[in-house]
Parts: sequence; C-alpha cells; structure tokens
Amino acid sequence: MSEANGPRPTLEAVAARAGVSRATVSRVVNGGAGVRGTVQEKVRRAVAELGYVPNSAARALVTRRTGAVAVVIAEPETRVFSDPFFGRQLRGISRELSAADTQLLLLFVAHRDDYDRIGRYLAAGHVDGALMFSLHRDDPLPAMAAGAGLPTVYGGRPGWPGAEREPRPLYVDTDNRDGARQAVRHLVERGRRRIAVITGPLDQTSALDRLHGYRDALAPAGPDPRLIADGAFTAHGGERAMARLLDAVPDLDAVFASSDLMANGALRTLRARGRRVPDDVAVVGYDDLEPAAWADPPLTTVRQDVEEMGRLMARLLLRRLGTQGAGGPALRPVITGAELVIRESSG
Amino acid sequence: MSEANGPRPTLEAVAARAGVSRATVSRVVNGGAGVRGTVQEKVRRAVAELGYVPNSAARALVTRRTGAVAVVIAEPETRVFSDPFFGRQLRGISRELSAADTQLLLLFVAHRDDYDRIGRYLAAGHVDGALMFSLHRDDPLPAMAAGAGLPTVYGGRPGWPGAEREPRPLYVDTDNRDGARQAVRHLVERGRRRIAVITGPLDQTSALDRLHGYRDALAPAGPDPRLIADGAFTAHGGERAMARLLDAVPDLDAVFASSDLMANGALRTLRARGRRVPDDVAVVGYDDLEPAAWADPPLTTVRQDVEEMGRLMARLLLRRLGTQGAGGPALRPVITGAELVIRESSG
DNA sequence: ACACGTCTTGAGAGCGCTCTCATATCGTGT
DNA sequence: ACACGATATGAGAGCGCTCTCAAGACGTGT
Repeated sequence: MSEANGPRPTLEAVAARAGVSRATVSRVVNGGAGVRGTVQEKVRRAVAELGYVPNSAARALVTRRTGAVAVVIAEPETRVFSDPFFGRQLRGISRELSAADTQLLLLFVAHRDDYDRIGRYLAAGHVDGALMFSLHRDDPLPAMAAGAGLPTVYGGRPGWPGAEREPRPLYVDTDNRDGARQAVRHLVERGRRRIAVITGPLDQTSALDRLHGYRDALAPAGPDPRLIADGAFTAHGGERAMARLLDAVPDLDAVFASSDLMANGALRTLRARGRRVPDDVAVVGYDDLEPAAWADPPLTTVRQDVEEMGRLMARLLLRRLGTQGAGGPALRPVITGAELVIRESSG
Repeated sequence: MSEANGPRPTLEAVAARAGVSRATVSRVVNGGAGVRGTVQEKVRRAVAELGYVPNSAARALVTRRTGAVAVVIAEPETRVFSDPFFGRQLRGISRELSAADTQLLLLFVAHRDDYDRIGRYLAAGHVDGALMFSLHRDDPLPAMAAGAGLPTVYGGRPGWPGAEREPRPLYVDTDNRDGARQAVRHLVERGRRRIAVITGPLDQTSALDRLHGYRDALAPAGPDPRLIADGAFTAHGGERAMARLLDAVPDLDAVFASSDLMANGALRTLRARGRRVPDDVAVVGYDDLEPAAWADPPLTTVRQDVEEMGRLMARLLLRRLGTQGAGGPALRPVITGAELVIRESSG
C-alpha cells in the first residue's frame, strides 16, 4: 500500500501511470477479459504502486449493484445477542455470502421508529437484497421491501396477511410442526400423561407450528388449556411460564419447551421448586444449540441445522439476484427436516 | 408510496413534476434551507407522489460521505452471539448512531482470509469510519484502517506495537486494572487465602489489565503461578480453567474470573466436583451482565456500564467525523470506572 | 425614481466509474 | 499482395446527485 495519504487515486490516475486508457484499466480491474497479457501486467503493477481501490459509490451508481445484502432482524439487540440461534444462522449466511464476495450488513429493528429508518435505508438502494428474520404477524417490513422492489428471502415461513398471494415470498423454514410432534410423542411414549407446552410468541409461525405439532401428538384427546403457556422465546420467559404452569397444574409430569433457551428457564424454575428432572418432570427443548448440551441435565431436544438454514437462505437470495430479469428456473421455498435428539432430561 | 414499480424516480423527475429545477429539489430534500415555503410544499408533494428516495450511491459519490460506519469484531460469530457483552455494547452504539441518522454495518473477522476481504471493504469507502472490538495484539486491522485513512475508534485500549506513536489511537476503555483490584481485595477482606484467577486471552489488553489488578491486590506477596489459568473469555474455557486450577491447587478457596461467562463455567466445574459456593470456594466475576444475576448462586462481580461504553465509542467517532478537516478540540481516549457489586457467590 | 444589498432560483460542471461503439491492430486464407 | 473477420484499445456519454456561481426577484434608503 503506497502511503501517500492524499486523495485516493482514481482510475484515471492508474490509466495515466500505466499508459493506457481508463477503459482498459477498468477491464483489468474487473477480471481482465479481452486485454492482452502484457498490458494486464502493466496495469496491475500501476494499481499496486498507487494502492488503487475502486470507489464503490461510483461503481454502484452505474452498475446499479452494491455487492451487499442486508440481514434484518426484528428483535432488540439484547435478545439477538443472547440467543445462539441467531449467531448460528448468521454464521451460515456469512459463510455463503463471503464465498460470493458479497457483504453482509446487519440491521436491527426493535422500536417503532426504527422501521422508518430501516425502510428508507432499504429503499435507498444501499443493498441488492435482504434477508429477514423473526418477523411477527403484522410486521410492516415485508411490505416495505416489496414496495421498494427489493429481493427478499425470509427466515421462517411468513405469516402476514396476504402472504399467499403472488408473487410468493421466498423463505427457508424447518418442519416445526413435525419436530414438535416428534418431541411430544416421545414424551407420550415415555409414559407421561400431563404434558405441558411452553410456546414462543404465537404471532410467529414457528411458534404456532410447534404448538400445532404438540396438539397433533396429543390428538385425539386434545390438550388441557391450562397446560399451555407463552415463554416469548427467552430464558426468562421460560422461567416464568414454567412457574405459571406449575401453579395451574401442580401434578404435571412433562413439559415441551419450544426452544432450548426456554427449556433452560423452565429447568431453573423446576429446580427452585424442588422438582427433579426427569424423575418428577421430563423436559424437552427445541433447537439443539449450546444451551441444550450445557443444560443440567442435558436436554432432550429437536435438532435443526440452523447454520445450514442460514446458508440456504443466502444461496436462495444470491440465486434470486443472479436471475434478476432472466426468467431462469422458478425459485421456491425450502423446508428442512427436524430430528429428535434424546438426552437425559426426558428420562 | 406510489406502487408504479418501474425504474425509480430521480431528482429530475421530481423537479419536472414540481415545476422547479433539480437544484431546488435537492435543497428541499436536504432540509430546505433557503427555499420559499410554498415551493417547499410543492416539492414535498411531488416527492411523496412519486415515492422518491435519493439514490445513495450518487449522493455518496459527490459528498464523499456514506452515512454509515462499520463495526468490526475480531471474533467468530458464534462467540459474539453467545457473549452478552457484545450485544450490550452494540446496543449502545446503535442507539447513538441512529440518533445521528448513521447506519451501522456489522462485520465479523474470524478467519485469516476474512482480513483481506474486510480490508478491501474498508478501503473501498463503503463507510465513513469504523469501530473495532476485541482486537488481539498482532491484529492487522488497525494498520489497514490507518492505511486507508479511515477514522477509527477502538473498544478497549489497543495493545499493538506502535500504538503509542502519533497519531494516538482513539479508544474507550474501562479501568480494568482497578476493577480487578477491587474484586480481589474484596476476596482478601473476606478472609480468602488461596485466590486463583481465570484470565482472558493475554494478548488483549483488557485481559492483561485485569491480571495486573489481581497481582496488585495480592502484592507484595505475589501470586502462586499455579493459581493462574487462561479461560479464553468463554464459558467453556472457564469450565476447563477451573478444572485445571482445582487439579493443581485442590485447597484453593476463591477464584476471580475475568468475565461473568467464565465465572459461570467455573461454577459448573465447582458444582461437578462437589465444592460449595461460596462456603468452600468464593467466586467473583466481571462485567455484571445477565449471566451474573442468573448464576447460581448470583455472582459478585465488577460492574462496567457496557452500553454506555458503546455510546461513548459512537459519540467519539461521530465527533471525529464531524471535525474532519477543521481542527476542533483534540479528541482523546475515554476511560470509564468500574464498581464492585456484591452478591452471594463471594460469601 | 434610482442604486444597492438580500433572498431565491436555475444552469451546468463534475464526482469516479462502466459500457457502448468506433477505431486500430492483428492473423489468416486466397 | 489483398480483403476479411477477429481481437484489442480508446473516446466519450452518462449513472443521479451536490454545489458553485450567476441571474433574477424583491425590498430598502435616498
């Protein structure tokens, strides 16, 4: 890097130094197709000597491509950074994107007023596309993205009104219902009778689908409504939900928590109330991330390959961006499988 | 938002519709200084009708400002998303930045090859400045930022060789040494004799400073080297470090962990080995984030206002960006205080 | 009535790049 | 030797915006 820290060199400067035209330098910088080897060599040297780096704004202005995509998470930072689920998924996304030399911009939306800011940002063409997570039913984000014509892939099946209209939203999801069914069936098979459920916020499809899976496994009997509590997908929420469940139905003998984090919260409450796990109460979680293996006792849980889901989302978006005008093969949502992992907490 | 989803309207289009010149529209869009009220009104209406949003690339090209800053964390995603420290700090940063209508881009650097990509990104002028965290001693990032002339503020005192040369790097840090000193003194006062320490990676100044604080509190005696173990700032690392310490010095009666996460890991090991806390072994953590209050028993720890540190970093950078050429008052590093919070784990 | 300063507006250059199109260069077959 | 297509290079327009500068509109004091 040449340390002549003045104004940064432009294409023009490189061209002058290499004794060629701007156009030729541009060609070399972008791969060098159709430029003689000796000339390429000369240009490359000039680039190195000057420490030339293309100005991304100028490039974006003419190509109408920024080489960046936004990852939008509709949760407060503190929640995002305490749930390993996001980290894992983000890792998958980040892997896939950097392989395609695309930048990842992380945006959080928590407050009402953030929406405006983010909406403007997305519409301003800072990014070529967006990956959106953790949307709740009435989230205005999808409409904003659609309005701005921004290609978007969702994490989890979108549940907003009108999501079934064309064009169909693109998303990656796991079979939450089946996963929950497996978890609860497992508890039934172990002889548990009063199986409670701690749900996520029911305006998210993943939470709702897991609740449906729970219902499926208990059919045709149907669950006791007192055995259902909302844990908001946080450890704290799980803790409180467990307390409410125990108050309502003291003799419950199992609980299916729709996330490992909530299961951990439940475990805390059970311990505090002197219930032994799994002897008195069996516990099953969902996700199979660190908190599951770390729990005491280690959690029986439902595994989903979160990192792979992230990769799939990124790949879907990248493909979508590639086939902008060109019709290409129609892209469709992806549903991955769920698998029960049995550990000590379910007896 | 007008849903005529064709090519997005330009300034030109708005000008035509409002019956004024491009320049006037530009003025209105940027605040409207020096434009008559009635004209502003007219332009605003045209903007709304057309759903005009300024093209950020074009704007950035001429202003040489992008309105975005990068937050670079030199850790793998999985670590970042399991340590609430980052989340908290990021929240502070994000608050401060959005108040100034500046976007935050989050970038992770974990692998060797990420450095190239990020370096190019930072040099390409995608952002006006950078906030960097968790740098280790030989990190090439600062040199890259300096080479690209990118204004940068560091989280934690930089420890790379040459950091004392001009121009002095800007950073925000807490008084880690003093915090650690308070923690260990507290243990001494409680009558503990064999006080172990679990450190972070010693190529980070925060980890090193805390170790120094530990030494200070034990002076002039000086610590037994077998009482020092590295826990890498992770829960798992803390767990293993505690095991090593117990193997080496079975009768230790206290441990100062340089982060709450490591303290939690230590707690796990102690429980597994049948040591009671605080009766047999007193434990003190550092950070005072969720894991501290959540621990069993709740942790005595050293509080630092992490969110405020984030805010300060952002503010420092913003101020730095504001005073680009204009000399302004010289900006200087900020050191915040640390405060001992006593809970059950220290007896 | 006039000259003057102030406020408001428009014309036009130019930010650094890509890309089309025309021109220059080359190799090949006759 | 020549015409021809293929290949390599350069000239120049233009992406959408900001900003300087000049010109026009308007009010004030004499």
